[in-house]
Amino acid sequence: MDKKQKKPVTLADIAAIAAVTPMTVSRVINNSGYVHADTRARVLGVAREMNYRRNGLARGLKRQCTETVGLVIGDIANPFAAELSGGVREVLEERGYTVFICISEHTAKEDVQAFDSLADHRADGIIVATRASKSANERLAELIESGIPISLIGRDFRHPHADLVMADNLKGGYEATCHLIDNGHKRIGFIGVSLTDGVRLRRFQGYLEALKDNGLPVEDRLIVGGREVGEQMPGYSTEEMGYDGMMKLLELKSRPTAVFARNDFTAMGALNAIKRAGLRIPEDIALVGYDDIPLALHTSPTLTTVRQPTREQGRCAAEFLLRRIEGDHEQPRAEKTFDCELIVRESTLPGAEVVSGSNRKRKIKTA
Amino acid sequence: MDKKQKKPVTLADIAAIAAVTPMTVSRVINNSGYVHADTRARVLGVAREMNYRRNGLARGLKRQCTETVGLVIGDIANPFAAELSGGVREVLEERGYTVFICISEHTAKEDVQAFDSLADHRADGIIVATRASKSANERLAELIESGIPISLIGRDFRHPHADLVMADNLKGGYEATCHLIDNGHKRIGFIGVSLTDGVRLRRFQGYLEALKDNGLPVEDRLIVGGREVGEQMPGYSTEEMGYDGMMKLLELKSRPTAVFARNDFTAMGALNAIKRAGLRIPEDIALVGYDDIPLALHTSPTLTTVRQPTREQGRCAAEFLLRRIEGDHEQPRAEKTFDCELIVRESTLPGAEVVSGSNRKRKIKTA
DNA sequence: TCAGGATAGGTTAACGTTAACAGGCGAGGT
DNA sequence: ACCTCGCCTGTTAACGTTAACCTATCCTGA
Repeated sequence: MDKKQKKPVTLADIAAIAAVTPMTVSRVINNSGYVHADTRARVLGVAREMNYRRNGLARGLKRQCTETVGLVIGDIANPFAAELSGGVREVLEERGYTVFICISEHTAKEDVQAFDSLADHRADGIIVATRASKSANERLAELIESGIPISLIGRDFRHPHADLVMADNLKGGYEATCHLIDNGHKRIGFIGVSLTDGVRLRRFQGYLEALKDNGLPVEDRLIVGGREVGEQMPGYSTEEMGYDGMMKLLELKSRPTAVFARNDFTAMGALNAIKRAGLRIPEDIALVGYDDIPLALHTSPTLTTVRQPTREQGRCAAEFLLRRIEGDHEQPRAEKTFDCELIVRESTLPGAEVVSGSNRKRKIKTA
Repeated sequence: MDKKQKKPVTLADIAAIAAVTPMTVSRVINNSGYVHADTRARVLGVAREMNYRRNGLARGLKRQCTETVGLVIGDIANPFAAELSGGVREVLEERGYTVFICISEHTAKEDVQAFDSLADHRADGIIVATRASKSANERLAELIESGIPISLIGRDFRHPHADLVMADNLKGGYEATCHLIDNGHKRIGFIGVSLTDGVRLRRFQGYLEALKDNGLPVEDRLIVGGREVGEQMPGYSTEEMGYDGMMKLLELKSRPTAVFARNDFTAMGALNAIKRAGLRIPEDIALVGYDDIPLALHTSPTLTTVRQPTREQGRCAAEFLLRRIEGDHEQPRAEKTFDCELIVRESTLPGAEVVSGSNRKRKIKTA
């Protein structure tokens, strides 16, 4: 009687014991159709006793939907990913969907793998928040073509039948850089990208444009930390890139008076390199980060940074996806760009906003 | 002809066009059995042209396995979660399994939801790395009872048929505290737990034991940051707890000379509170964190902390799970405890290890 | 009295895939 | 000539669930 692998309980098993047909059990489990109260109670009792769990495979197969959505992110271990997935989950779980997360640490191969897994397992839709790449984009296009609802977050890829949500990082980078220029800086470094592969990083483009619009030259030596250091590295360790990059900038005979880091972790690394060199922030070197991670408020000095409404982007992408799942899968693209916000703190302006630990709004209110 | 939702291509569709039976197509797709080279090529051609994706639901239903494993974590946005999932994925993806991650932000309800989703979708096994709770443990027991392979990481729950992997955080906490005591500290604070609910946090127990073994009293006022502040908060924001907790300790008439924080984020918050108060680390207050996140190396001063082999725990849990999936689902429990390592840096010992950005080993070598 | 609706439950046939079995055909051995 | 074995393909019947349809009561109101 004791087989090695015990078989899961099925509707038929319950039906046999409760002396009804599987269909009736199904009706009880799903609370649909008419079932007599007595019958319902009896069936429910048996189901509970036998520890029944419905079979999502069979269910999905028959109903042609799984009530499941996939979220593809790189770089977990990053407040950004956490906020994003939080927003996505908020919206979807309220509507009865389960969110499964697939991680692709920023390689195109893993991206494609993640898409395929989700498509194969018939997720009702996919939200993609990884960086674009040629091969992954092609596969994405195939999936869209074959009718799977897809919603993109901050991904540089457009398709007539995939929704798109992003933050205006170009403007964010532009404003951060302008802020430094406004404070009198003329030699501003950038950490976290190389000139050649930086064309895709919008915040870097914003940096370049701000320099140009203000008649400042772009100096190659002031741009450090490109691919060789870690285009592929997990995000939470980009602070190493910031530390190393800053060290390089400090070794220049004429070093920059201000630095813009690609994200707050990178900025944090730079910050510590500056302090270790015995220099003051912002008097000797001003510093701007990007993302406004919680920690940015608790460094000393506190970090000037650019905040993007991450949670809202997640919510929005989820809402777009829902509309597509529950409506026409091939409806025209919805697109929304969120504005970023420059948060000025002590690392660029002595005596700027200093906020103690807990009086900081954490959740963006529901729309 | 253009329906609103296009139907996915099936084996039968391909079979019709390639003039074979679905079974033959199945053989081609799965590379199993005998198929003539010409037939294979023809079928493959049609499949590619029609953009076929196999239906994992039907496949799983028929084969009684999905080649899918669920990983339940709280607290994404934490290097710990990232390393853990990295280890898990390394092992499982190499063996052809897809890892789906479910997030449960440390509430029992979400835990149970995650378990249910994964069980319903017939994941072949589940790895659980969230904190234990009564209701979640009960559901877990039910799932184990019904034959789903389960592997636990750092979860205070034992079951004869579920594997268990953990780090010896009791010893870690003990050693961290002893390190402070060895350096002459007699009044040592703890941030991140309240006396009442702290009984489950092993590293806190280690702290208590170390005090006791060294004849030092436990002072309630030195233990701050319990449930009221944020037992439920996302981990990446526990630095707020550190900041607020430290502020509380600083307000005491006789403040501690050393502080042990429940994790590095908390320590980071504490560190900034101390600096903002104009005190020196470690001269005025020594500080120890826990987890050795990458950032711990780049604060000033660098942070003394306890490192647990996170990636290896993930790998180990995955290996245990595989053994269970591919063997007897009800084999006896495997259990492994990993040792932690105290990393002494400047925050407790002036002039201790200072390491520059990149010469630090990142990946633990494959066994 | 009887049409018509609400209630209760059974029957059938899929959803897409594949394990198991059943040929058929040709080559090689005896 | 016969048997065997390797190759190639087809047939059948599930896997567990549910949509769609059907039957049989019972009640209500005209």
